[in-house]
Order: sequence, then C-alpha cells, then structure tokens
Amino acid sequence: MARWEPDARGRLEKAAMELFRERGYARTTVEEIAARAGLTERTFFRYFSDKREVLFSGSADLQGALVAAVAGAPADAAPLAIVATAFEAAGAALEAHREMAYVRARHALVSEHAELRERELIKLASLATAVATALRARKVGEPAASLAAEAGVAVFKVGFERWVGEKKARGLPVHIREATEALRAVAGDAGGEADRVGARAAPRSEAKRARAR
Amino acid sequence: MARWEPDARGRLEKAAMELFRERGYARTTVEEIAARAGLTERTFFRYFSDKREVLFSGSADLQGALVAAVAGAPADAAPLAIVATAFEAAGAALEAHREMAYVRARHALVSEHAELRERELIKLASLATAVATALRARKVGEPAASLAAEAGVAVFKVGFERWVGEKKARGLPVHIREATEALRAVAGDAGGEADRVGARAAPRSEAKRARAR
DNA sequence: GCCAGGATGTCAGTTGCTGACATCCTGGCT
DNA sequence: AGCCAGGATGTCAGCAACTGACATCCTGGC
Repeated sequence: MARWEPDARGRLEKAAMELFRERGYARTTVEEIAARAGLTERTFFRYFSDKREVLFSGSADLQGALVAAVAGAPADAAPLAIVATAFEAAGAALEAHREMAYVRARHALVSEHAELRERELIKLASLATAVATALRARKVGEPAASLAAEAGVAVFKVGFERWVGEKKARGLPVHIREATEALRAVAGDAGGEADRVGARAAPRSEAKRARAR
Repeated sequence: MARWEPDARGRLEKAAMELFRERGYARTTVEEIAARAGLTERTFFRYFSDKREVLFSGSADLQGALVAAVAGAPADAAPLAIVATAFEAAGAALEAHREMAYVRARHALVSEHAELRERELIKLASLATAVATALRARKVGEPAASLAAEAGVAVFKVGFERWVGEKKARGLPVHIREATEALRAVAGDAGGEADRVGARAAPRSEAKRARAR
C-alpha cells in the first residue's frame, strides 16, 4: 500500500511527537516532521488536515468507545449515570492502550500551547455532541441530553487532570467516578433559592458547603 | 491618540464583521479588513493577535461581569447557585449592550467555521477557570469549584443556544435559569447505583427519566 | 514652536496550507 | 512473466496568516 515503509501515518505521528518534545511545538516545522518520517510536507497534509491534528488521532477511538458505551447501557439507567459510566469505560480504554509517559508528555504539550488546547476543546465538544445524540437515541429529552453530555465532559476533564497530575497512579476511571460524585454533590443540592443575587440568608447552607468539600 | 480617525480597534471590528457577512469569513483577507478600516494589515495585528480574535472582543467584559458577580454573591449561597446567578447576570449584561441581529449574525459565523468555534470554546474555558478561581477565593474546595464552573459554562452554552434559536425572544437569563434547573434534574438524582455497566434494574428510574423531561 | 513618545506604515521573510499535475509502486489480471 | 489500473507519493507554484525590524508620522505637553 505504501510506497516505501508501511504505516506512513504512524511514522508521521511518531516523528511529530519526537520533534515536539525535542524542539518544542512552535519551533518544529511540518517539513521537518515529514522529513524525519521519510516523507514530504505535502504528504503530511494528506494524512492530517492540520499541523495540530497529528496529535489527536486518538479522539476518534475515544468517541467510538463512548458512543458504544452509551448505546449499550442498561435500559433503565439515569442519563448522568449512563454518561459517567461511558466516560469511565472510555477512560479505561485510553489507559489501556497508551503509555503513561506518552499521556503525560502529550498533556504537557497541549497544556502549554493555546492552539493545541483549542483543538483539544473542540474534540471534547465533538464528544459531547456525539454523546448527546446517543442519549437522544435512547429517548432522553433535549435540554437533558445536552446537559448530561456536557456534564460528562466536565467530569472527564476534571478526572483526567487529576489523574495526570498524580504521582501514585490510581486508575483514570476512579478519578472520573470521584468527579462524578463531586458533581452530584455540587449540582444535586436543592438550590434555586439563591437565583437572584441578594437572596436572603438561608440557614441550611452550612451543611451544603461542607458537603461540597 | 490615533493617527487619523479615532477608535481604530472599533473600526477594525466593524469592518471585519461587515466583510465576513458580505464574502464569508474564509474569503475575507486581513488586508481587506484593514483597508476598509483605513489601516494596514500590520496595524490589524497590533490590535488583534489573530484574524479570529477580531470577533471576540466581548469575552473580556463577559469574564469581568462573571467574576464580579461570583465575588459579590451572598456569603451563604451554594456553589452552583452562585455560578448560575452569575451567568444570568452576565447574560443580562450581554443582552443589554448587543443588538440581537448582531448576536445572531456572529453566532451563525462562529457556528459554521471550525476555527472560530475553537476560539469560542477556549474563551469559554477561560471563563470557567476564572469562575473556578473566584469560587476558590470564597473557600469552595477544589473538585467542587472546577465542576461548578464547568457546570455553569454548560448551562450558559445550552441556554445561549436556545435563546439564539428562538424567534419569540424571552430573555437570555431565563434560558440560563431553565438550563440550570434541567441540569439539577439530571445531576441531582441520587444516581450511582448504575456506576457499572450492567447494574441491576432499579424501579425508581421511571420517575427520573420523566423528570429529565 | 519644539520635542518625546505612542501609533501607524513599510518591507522582507517564514510557515502553514492548497491546487494541479507528474511519477511511482503495488496488486491483480492474463 | 509481463501488463495495467489505481492509489500513494513527489514536485512546484502560490496565497494568506503572522512576525520582526525599522522608518515615519501625529499629538499632547512644555
């Protein structure tokens, strides 16, 4: 299939990651990436629409795992439970087939370059709309589906960040679950009495703040 | 202050918006924008770091309003209530000083160009971290602050989308509040019994799905 | 009326990205 | 074995976004 070595795409990804770590993202040129992979700049752009995109090949798999998990959840599960479980499953898959060192290096890169964070955010937004669509296919109504999906992404973001920032590695799914619980604690309280700024003092709020950690 | 006419920045924003609507975003050149504003391409890039950035001058105000509202919320309010109220206030401010036609035109532009959606998403993410920081200053603990902030952004996104997509215009704050309620309904239910895919059937889930609309 | 300093212009150059077209290799067919 | 179709790669030219360095201009204060 390939003209020389096989797996041009994989070679490009590997070369890109190496160079980004050696010289930094901004000082690496697409031409250099292609050269290290034994290819041409033009060929790079046949595989990736963007210079940035070379770092995001995994997101398609993630989205697939996520949608499958949502579709396969038990029929009577509540939306947020479905979504949280789906993100845990996707997180487990991610953890299973990527080295921790790679995950950290990539995360560091993305964190310090705004253009890459933008791309990451749009991928996450894409996950959210896919999850929302999958929920709607399960007859979850409309503000609820989008909100549950966005909540899932929020929980994933927070869980992921804590997972990566931890030395002693507990699993990613554990962190996602904890974040889900924290979200329930924050969002689940009756609330609504303070809808207007300047709402009168309400005695029970001590207990709430305590629960929110 | 300015060399010729005053308010170079404003002229650039106006020219950009006009041209984007006339020829579309992609077919408009920075040089053209600058020319219509009576300036040079180089000057454009002195005011805006990016071609995209010319559409996002409002987000700084939004962030300011948001942070102020969080800081000024009553001392005993629960995190999500604080955040929801703050986004309602910021939404009211936005609604107050932008014409609906402008909002819709800008929204249409952003929606159909991925690069612009990326920028929008990173602005929203920036709002979220600012809100989380403001919450932490109020002694809200850490997973809670980030999650409440992300929840606020989710609620804003959903509320905004519904507001813009509506002919008969109710206010943006109303939509945000409705989204907040829907989120509470989705996230607030006890949940957690379906944390593993394959959890046993639980009878009370009918009521839940009904409540989630 | 002069002068410091900020705003603008000019110019040259790099890099991301694209279209058009040529070339090459591979696998299948006879 | 030899040939052929078609996908993968290369080559080339070009546009537009963006940047650094330096020149020039206007404005407000003295």
